[in-house]
Amino acid sequence: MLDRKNPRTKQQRAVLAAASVFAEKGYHGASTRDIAERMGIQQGSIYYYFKSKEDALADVCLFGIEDYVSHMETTAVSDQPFETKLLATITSHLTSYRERNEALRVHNTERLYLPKEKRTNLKALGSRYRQLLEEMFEKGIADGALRPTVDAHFAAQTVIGLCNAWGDLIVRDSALDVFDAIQKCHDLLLNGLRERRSKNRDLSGD
Amino acid sequence: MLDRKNPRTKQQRAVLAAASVFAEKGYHGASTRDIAERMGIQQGSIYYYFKSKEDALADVCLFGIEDYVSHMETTAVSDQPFETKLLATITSHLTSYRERNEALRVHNTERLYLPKEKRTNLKALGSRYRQLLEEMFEKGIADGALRPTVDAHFAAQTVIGLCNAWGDLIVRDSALDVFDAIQKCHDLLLNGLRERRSKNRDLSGD
DNA sequence: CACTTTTTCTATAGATCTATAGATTTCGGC
DNA sequence: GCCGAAATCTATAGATCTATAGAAAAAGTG
Repeated sequence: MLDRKNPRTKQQRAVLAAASVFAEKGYHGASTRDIAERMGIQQGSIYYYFKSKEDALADVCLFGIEDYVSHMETTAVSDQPFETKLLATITSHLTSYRERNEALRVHNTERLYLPKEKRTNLKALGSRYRQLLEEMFEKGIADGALRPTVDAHFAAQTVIGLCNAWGDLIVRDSALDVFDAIQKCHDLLLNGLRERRSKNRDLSGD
Repeated sequence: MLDRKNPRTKQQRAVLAAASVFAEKGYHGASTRDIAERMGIQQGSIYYYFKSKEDALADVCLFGIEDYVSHMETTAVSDQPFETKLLATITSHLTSYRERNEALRVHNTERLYLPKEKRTNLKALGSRYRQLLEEMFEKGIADGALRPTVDAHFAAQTVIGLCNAWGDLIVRDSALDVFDAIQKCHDLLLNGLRERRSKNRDLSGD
């Protein structure tokens, strides 16, 4: 029967169940029985939803990164100032970790266990994300918001790594204030930690 | 220091072999046969070195974090200026990833699969490391090297997260220039990415 | 060389785990 | 109520994997 409170299809719920189990136990540590239990069905029945356990992982990873990238796709092209876009990116990333996307975590930690041929589209999406971020930084440099010496590739990798690191902490410690973490990551990336001698407040200070 | 090309005891070589296999396949994805193969012995024989597979993981994790913390123990108390200590910390962390410590990576990614009672000493070491870093930041604030508004706890977590993120990239891509990454992480943490109007050119000239 | 200790081997019990096949139940539309 | 399709169940083959026991080989010692 159809669950009206939950508009997702049963196939999607299967992906979410698998994501939840993989996130908790890791791909190899989770069994098909674990996933079935989470769905309230018998072990053999999950093969109605997934061709294999490995395909389940592939589905989860794809689900995890898909809307994440599409979100960035809209953020990146908006004509907000750089600092606003950076904040939006961090916010999207961290709130995603907290409230929504166990699948994103699975993508980040388990995707390398997939054979190469099942990873090509994931790779493309990840590259796309990184590329959008890089372009965002390049634009920020061109606009004078960022120092001209900034390495856009390095910066993009760093933002991704930093967000994933804080994402993990957020998942592990539910008492953590997400928006505080977002603020501080944003501030650190822009301003660094160092004291500055001149009290030169400029640009659109947020 | 410890010569890893010629480890002292066969027991240590067993730990390194297990670390290597766990780093590559993950704890659950690795079998005792894999570890034995890496050591050039039969599957059953690894129980001469480890009481169980789980104990092997515990040994690897402990080995991974131990000298890492003791290294920080000496860095933190040195009376170098803050920026130098930060650079030393990042350098130690990232070069460790590149050339030495597969066990550190295992500690970071797999230790949560250990039951709580086998994790208490790991937890203590991790807390110690974080605490030393925090004190380093607090001292940096007190000395006027860092902005007074900096949250030392946040900063410590961020440095750890950032180093682990770049550590993973470094392991995955051997073409990456480690010292370039170190420089850039250091610079970003101190100065951020934002353009500044003030002509505050200083330091960073090694 | 004889004897002990350390290290490794072989073989296997017992407990998984993945995936498949075929039977059975549930459901939507007529 | 009946039928075909969708969803789930049971049972099991076959392939792991961990851990143990006891034999055998290597290494150390007098």
